[in-house]
Amino acid sequence: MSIPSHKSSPKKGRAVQAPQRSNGKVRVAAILEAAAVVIAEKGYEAATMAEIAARSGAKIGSLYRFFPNKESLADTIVVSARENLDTVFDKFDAGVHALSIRALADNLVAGLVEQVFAKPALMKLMDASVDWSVKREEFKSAALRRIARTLVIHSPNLPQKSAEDIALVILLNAKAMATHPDLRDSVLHEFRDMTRLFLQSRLRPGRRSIPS
Amino acid sequence: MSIPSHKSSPKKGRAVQAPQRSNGKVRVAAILEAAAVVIAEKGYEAATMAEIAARSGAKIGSLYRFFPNKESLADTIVVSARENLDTVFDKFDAGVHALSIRALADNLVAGLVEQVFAKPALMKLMDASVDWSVKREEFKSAALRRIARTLVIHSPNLPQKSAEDIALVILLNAKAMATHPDLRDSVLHEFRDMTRLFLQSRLRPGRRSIPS
Amino acid sequence: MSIPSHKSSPKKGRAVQAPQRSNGKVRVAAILEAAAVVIAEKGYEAATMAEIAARSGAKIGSLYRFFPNKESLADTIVVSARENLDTVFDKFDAGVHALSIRALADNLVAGLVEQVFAKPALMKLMDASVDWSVKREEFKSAALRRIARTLVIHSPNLPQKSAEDIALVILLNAKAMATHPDLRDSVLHEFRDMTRLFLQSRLRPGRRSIPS
Amino acid sequence: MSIPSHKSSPKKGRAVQAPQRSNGKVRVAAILEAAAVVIAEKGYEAATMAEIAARSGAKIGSLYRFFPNKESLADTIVVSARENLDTVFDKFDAGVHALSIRALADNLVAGLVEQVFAKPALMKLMDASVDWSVKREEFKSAALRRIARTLVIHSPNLPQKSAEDIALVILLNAKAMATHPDLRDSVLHEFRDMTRLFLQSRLRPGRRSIPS
DNA sequence: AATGAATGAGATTTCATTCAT
DNA sequence: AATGAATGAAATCTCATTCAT
Repeated sequence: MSIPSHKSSPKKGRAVQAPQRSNGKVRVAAILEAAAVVIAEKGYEAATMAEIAARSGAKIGSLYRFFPNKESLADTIVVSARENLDTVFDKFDAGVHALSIRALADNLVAGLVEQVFAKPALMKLMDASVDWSVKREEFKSAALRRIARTLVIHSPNLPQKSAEDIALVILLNAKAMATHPDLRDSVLHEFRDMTRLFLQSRLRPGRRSIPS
Repeated sequence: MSIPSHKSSPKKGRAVQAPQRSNGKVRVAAILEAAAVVIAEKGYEAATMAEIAARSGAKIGSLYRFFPNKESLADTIVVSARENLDTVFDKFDAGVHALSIRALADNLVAGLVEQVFAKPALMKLMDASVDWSVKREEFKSAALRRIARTLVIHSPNLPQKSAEDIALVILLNAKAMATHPDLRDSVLHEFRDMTRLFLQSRLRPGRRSIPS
Repeated sequence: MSIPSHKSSPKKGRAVQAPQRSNGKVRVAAILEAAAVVIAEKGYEAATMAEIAARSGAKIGSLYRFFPNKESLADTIVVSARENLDTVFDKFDAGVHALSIRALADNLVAGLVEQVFAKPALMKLMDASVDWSVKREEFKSAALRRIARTLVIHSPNLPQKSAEDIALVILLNAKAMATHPDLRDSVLHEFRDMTRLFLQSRLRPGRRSIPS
Repeated sequence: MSIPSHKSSPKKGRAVQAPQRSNGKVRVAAILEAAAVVIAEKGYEAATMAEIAARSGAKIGSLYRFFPNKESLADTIVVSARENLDTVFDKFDAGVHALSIRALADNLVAGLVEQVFAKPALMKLMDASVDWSVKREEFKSAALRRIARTLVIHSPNLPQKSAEDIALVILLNAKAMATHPDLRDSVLHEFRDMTRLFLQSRLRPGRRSIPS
């Protein structure tokens, strides 16, 4: 990745800007990074394009070169999370057969919390009430599908319907954990434990759902 | 479910005017109702005072007569939820001794979801990234305290620390359920079941926390 | 001045209001007092009818019973200052013959500053850029006329034109003093002294204006 | 006459954006011009941002690009007056030794009225009851200091305390003149003359303050 | 007659987005 | 291509004044 030396001839004695190479990849990454920070901090609505530009070191004009509007920024974050989701699960699913139920629960939750849902901005975006975004729904249902699929891979006898229900519960558990990054360790432990118990009761061969 | 009462907001020197004529009380109720609807639908940031006014049948000026700013609307919603919380738990705690662990779990979750967290607007507000509000924190910690207290009433041997951890898990479970009112019944069932399992493992006399 | 006993039957348990007798004179005086305070503090534009009502103990509705609009409040203040002006000067003029120039200067300034311009609100109103008020102009020109007349009474040879010019200077001096009630005593002394010197140079028999 | 430079206003986290293109400089100048006109005409409170924008040919959004709020407009006017004050006095002080008392009085007053206080908007702002502005106080005390210093330069034996008192009187005289730009010439003449007499009585070697 | 409530025009301010150099 | 400037719709909030009980 060669960085073009950028000779800016600063006319009119203006403060020399830190040389901003226009390397698209780098610039886009910086913007996305800044967007994630700002959105995590203030939420989607309250995040302003101006602040994102400022924090990324980009100028507002050039921000709009790369992202045609605010929504596209959010979408990009969500889409890349979605891609990441697939990567993580592809790898995870490969080794899932070998896992005990307990390890499955632990690793599933850990993977979701630490690898898929890790960005606070992503969580903020999932909760945001923005009606116009398809991408968010796509991410949610993809996550659901992947979790359910993983469960079925591990326990081939699990009915699809049950897998989906369990997946949703696990998803929401992981989301709760990821959304509150300030949880005490002991609470995280309880959460993981709860998920284990739950999965064990659901995947243990011959289980019957407890009648309400 | 009380009428605004933050007479002492040092914000801009304005105080919330409590309505004094029956007309005003009706108006305030309508406004709060509308605010809840709009906030539930769009979230705090995207909810506009104009829309809230319109939906409540009030003119914008009337809205500001009773609520000096947007924040005070949200605060009123949260504060009245907090009052409701106490009412619900006072009643609940009275009969808690008699309950089996299973019934405790079921009733606790049901009470939280259906009575305390029932308003979608409340859930939106809890997730909103509004830095300036103490009221939200108060509500959260009050809820936590009440749940923990209920657990201790039921199981007096439960260490305070554990009670707090478990309370948080239950809180987040209930919140997840309340936040997604469109969950399939079967998923709700799984959620309740998970909470039951969890509580049983935690409150069963002589339990030891499972080492990770 | 009989104060009608006011039997308010407080229904619905509302806080019993301090009995507000509707004695017009008293009420009007309270309102004007409050208006003066608020205007002095914030200026005419920034003074709100609501605050004036609150500070006078009147309700906004009843404020409008006595003063049809905000301007009328200001006008009343100015008009009563104008009446006061005449009273003060009528008395003053009666004894003006006997005064030395020096005493004339001192008493004129003192009378203006302490009796006519004494209310800070009045000064604020004179400086306010409210185009629609005739009353302010009337007050200004009346003050000018009375000062000039006093000068002529004292020094009958003084040409009318000169009297008017001098009157304006004295008026502005007094206004400066009255407008800044926090002036150090030594500065007030200088101001008085300056006015003395000026008047002496103008009224001393046989004076010639110093050519520029 | 400088472009806004309060980069450090902690108000709402926004900073005044200094214009960076010649276009922007022109725009800022036009806005300040318009603001001066409107404020001079209506006073600070009654001046609206919309009218200032309209009169400067800018759209409201552009106005807020350069001035984050109404106050910053006023502040910029006052700050540039303050800078101007220093310029004027630096020049004036250089030649002050050579002046007779009479010339000192005349030039001092003329300089203040015609060069420092020349903008009517500035005078309106000094009288405005805006509690939040430090800039106004800074301007006032700077003016006082400069006048006093000039007096001491001219008459080194003058005690500092006296210089300050006299400076304040001169300041208020000049302010009165500048505030009423419609004064008849003959009145202005009287004012100048009064100041001359005053200064002569104060600076004449061996003067003693006239006992009251 | 007293007063809480209603009104709505208008003021300030924000911000996503586009334009022009 | 980079970026400062322009735009304007829309949001929050204010307040003099009128209404209705």
